[in-house]
Amino acid sequence: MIDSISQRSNQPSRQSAAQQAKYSAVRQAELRESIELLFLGYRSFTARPDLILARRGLGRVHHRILYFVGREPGISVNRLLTTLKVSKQALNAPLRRLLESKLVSAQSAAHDRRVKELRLTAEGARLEQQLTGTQMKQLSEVFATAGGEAEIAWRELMRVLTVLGRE
Amino acid sequence: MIDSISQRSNQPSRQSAAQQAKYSAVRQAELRESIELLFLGYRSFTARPDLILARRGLGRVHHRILYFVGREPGISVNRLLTTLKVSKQALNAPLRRLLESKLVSAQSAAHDRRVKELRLTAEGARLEQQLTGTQMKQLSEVFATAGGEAEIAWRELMRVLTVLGRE
DNA sequence: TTTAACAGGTCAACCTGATTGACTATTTGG
DNA sequence: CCAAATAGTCAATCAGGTTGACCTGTTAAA
Repeated sequence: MIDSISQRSNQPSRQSAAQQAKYSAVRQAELRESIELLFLGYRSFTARPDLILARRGLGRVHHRILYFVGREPGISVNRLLTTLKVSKQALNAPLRRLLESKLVSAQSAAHDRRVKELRLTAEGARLEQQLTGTQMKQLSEVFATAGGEAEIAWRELMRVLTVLGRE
Repeated sequence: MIDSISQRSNQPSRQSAAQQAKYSAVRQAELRESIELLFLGYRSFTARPDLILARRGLGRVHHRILYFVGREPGISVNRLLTTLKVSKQALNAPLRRLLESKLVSAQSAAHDRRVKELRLTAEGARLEQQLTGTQMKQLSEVFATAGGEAEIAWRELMRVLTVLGRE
């Protein structure tokens, strides 16, 4: 399934010429496989939580909210917005739903009553743990298979990836 | 920015009890960071192609089609469908658009005239190279920073991840 | 040779999640 | 007092996905 790059490289590929010379055929194959692995890996990684969420009629947005509120209890709406990189209108409906269904609580901050501090309720923490739990399980299985050194290297590389992305 | 797991673990967290004992606090922090890295890494990784696509009024679907047609020239519609895991109705419009704008060509197969063989045109290959090029560049920078061994380990681990996902 | 199954295409209705724009209320700090 | 900040909300719009129903060809099997 993962091959056939060679079939492409013996086509003309007469485009940017700059790009052409940049990587050897072997290197290109490695890089392409990496691209694909990231795509497939991410998809496989989100599949299980998506199933759990779907049973409750929730989507990935709700998951992301639960995750980041869980990670940073007392987070403000604004901070959540910039963390998720979505518009406040996009956040509004799902957040309201989580508040109404008592998965997330809000209380205005003591130092500044304009800002709302968001927290998971016990019920919300339970769901969040369930969702994150399936992902932790999957990852720990992967890490167990790949070995401890690979795990360290993987994490370090992913850190670099996220940093090199936000230029 | 990436911390505060400790704040959560000294809360009661009195949920599934089975899940509770599963990982140590340190292990949980590592696994949570990993989850986050995958989320952030993927987002950072798709950001640049998305910009290029947006300028042409195209979306990620078009990118995925271009990618998989490029990777497997002569791929059938059905095979593309199952690779992308979308309904044929969802594929229809974007694929039609790519055909109309001459980025992808279709010709019925010799052995079975029901099946269409999809290929990139020269123009389509050019765009695909441009999109994939930015991702290859980003990855090769990351790999250069992290080192060759880390790269090998990363790829191996990602392979395991994609396999462990499709149970 | 008829018929069922397969590959593909398309219409319609619908949903989620996202956008921008415009506007409100409340609170804060200079 | 007033400008700025935080939050919330309505409306219009879009992209991308779903299911269901139905169509054309083409192939292969009964």
